[in-house]
Amino acid sequence: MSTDDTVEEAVEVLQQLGLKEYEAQCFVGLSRLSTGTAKQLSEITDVPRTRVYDAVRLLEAQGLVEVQHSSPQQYRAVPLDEATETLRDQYEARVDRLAKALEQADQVEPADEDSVQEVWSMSGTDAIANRSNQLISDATEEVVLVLGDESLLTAELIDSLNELESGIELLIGAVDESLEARIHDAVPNATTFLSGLDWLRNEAGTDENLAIGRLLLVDRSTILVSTIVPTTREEQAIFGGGFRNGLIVISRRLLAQGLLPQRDPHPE
Amino acid sequence: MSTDDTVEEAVEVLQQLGLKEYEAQCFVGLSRLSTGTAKQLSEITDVPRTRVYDAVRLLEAQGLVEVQHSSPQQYRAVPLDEATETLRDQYEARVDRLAKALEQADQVEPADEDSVQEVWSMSGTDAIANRSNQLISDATEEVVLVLGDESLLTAELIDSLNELESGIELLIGAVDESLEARIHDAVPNATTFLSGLDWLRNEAGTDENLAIGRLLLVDRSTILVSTIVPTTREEQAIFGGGFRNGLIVISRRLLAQGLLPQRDPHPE
DNA sequence: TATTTTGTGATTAACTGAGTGAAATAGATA
DNA sequence: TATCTATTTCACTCAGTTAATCACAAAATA
Repeated sequence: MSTDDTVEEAVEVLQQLGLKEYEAQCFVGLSRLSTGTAKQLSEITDVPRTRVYDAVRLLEAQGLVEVQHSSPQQYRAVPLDEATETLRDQYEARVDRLAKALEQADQVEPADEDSVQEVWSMSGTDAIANRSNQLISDATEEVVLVLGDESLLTAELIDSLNELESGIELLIGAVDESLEARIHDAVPNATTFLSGLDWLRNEAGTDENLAIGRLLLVDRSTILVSTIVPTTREEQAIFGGGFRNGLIVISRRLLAQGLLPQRDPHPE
Repeated sequence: MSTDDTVEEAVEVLQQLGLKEYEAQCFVGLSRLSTGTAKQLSEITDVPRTRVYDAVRLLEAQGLVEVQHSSPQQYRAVPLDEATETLRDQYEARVDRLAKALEQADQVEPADEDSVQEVWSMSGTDAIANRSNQLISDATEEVVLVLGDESLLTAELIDSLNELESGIELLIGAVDESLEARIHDAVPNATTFLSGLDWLRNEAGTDENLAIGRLLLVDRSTILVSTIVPTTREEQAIFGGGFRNGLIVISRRLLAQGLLPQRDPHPE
């Protein structure tokens, strides 16, 4: 990867973290310079010289650069670890404020707990992972999990699985041997198995650009299925809650199709 | 505090975290609703109904809401702890990418280590605190610290101070007795003292809207002085590095003015 | 003093997001 | 089935923000 690419990436990420383009470019420029003037900065970035001053001023206000008020002014980026620490502090403070505010905001409605058969969807690997872990932690009887991609076996997931009480049945499948082996090592309490997910592929039918991500069944009353768009790595999930016996149909079907290993069915 | 206020604050913080106004309002609205439709949402927020759809779609893509694709569509906010966890994951991933990219980006200049007498400035309590802690950790001989505000005595600062080797002289002053007592308890190795900062106030002279924040001297070669604008709580610091003997002048002056307690001066 | 460099401010252009209404779609009602 | 209503999508305007350029003042250098 060329320097230009990494610079470009750094600028992009900084913008995602809330900086303006000029600010991001100046910060990256200064990170490559031990110390620099507005002129030098404008030469190695494509920020017009006359705008460097404003950008740096804003960066200084955010605690990301230091300024030497001489003539010409000298600028210097705060060391990377200090910068990330500062950004982290800022972030933590915000999430904190958010949590406090949302907790205080009154519920506007008592919520009608109809909880009939519902299917919800959500996106984003992080969010789906968090939800999966939550569902697993809430399990009281049985967890059935199939992973379609190595990257989904995170430390948090392993923790959630290992923290389950030993009375809870734990069945974990994988798409290939190496992943199955890793799961077997990481989660000793689990019964692991190998499952080609051909059935799901066929079921999905038309669209070949979809890879199965995870499949999760908790206590026979909740199901989560996610797919991954291979090109973008974007993960999307559908999530069923509040099932009473509708899910049974699905899980039976899975069993019938040989996706899950045969075992004694629980009585309803 | 009224519900409206907390809602407003939540919306504001969410925007700082990168959401658009409509997205922020919809998320807060959904957090107050167990579940809701576009219509309900538009009623309790001031997002036009026709734009709720876009906003929710974007929120779904960020993993912050779930969607039930029925008619009418039902929306539901992800639980608060899951949401903050997801936001945190996002943030960590970004900082990670940033660090990797910046480390790879080539240095453009060898850096001329002239290190003459230089005075730099920086802003923001977080950034200044991080820098102070860093400077303290780097000390090899002596740390002199004066705190002008209770809020500056953070856990991180205490850690930095206590992690110093015992051979390093550690002198800490405070503006009032209660703060001095707290420091004395928190940092047993330190010699604490009380110092009215009248000298500095007088020196600052004209501007009465400035409160002294901290004053830090490390190894007689580095100095950091910060002030706090009482109205905005904004902290600004000037920071001198690379002093050889210029600093001696300053520290002598401080000693002469009685700011610091008298003690045996080190030989140069 | 003349000339270049440095810094500030004003101005314009491009873009993004908020706000509004029309059109298409789906559901319900007669 | 036809009609009407509610839901959803789409296209557009307006305003505020940010990027980009220019003109000019101040400072440093020769």
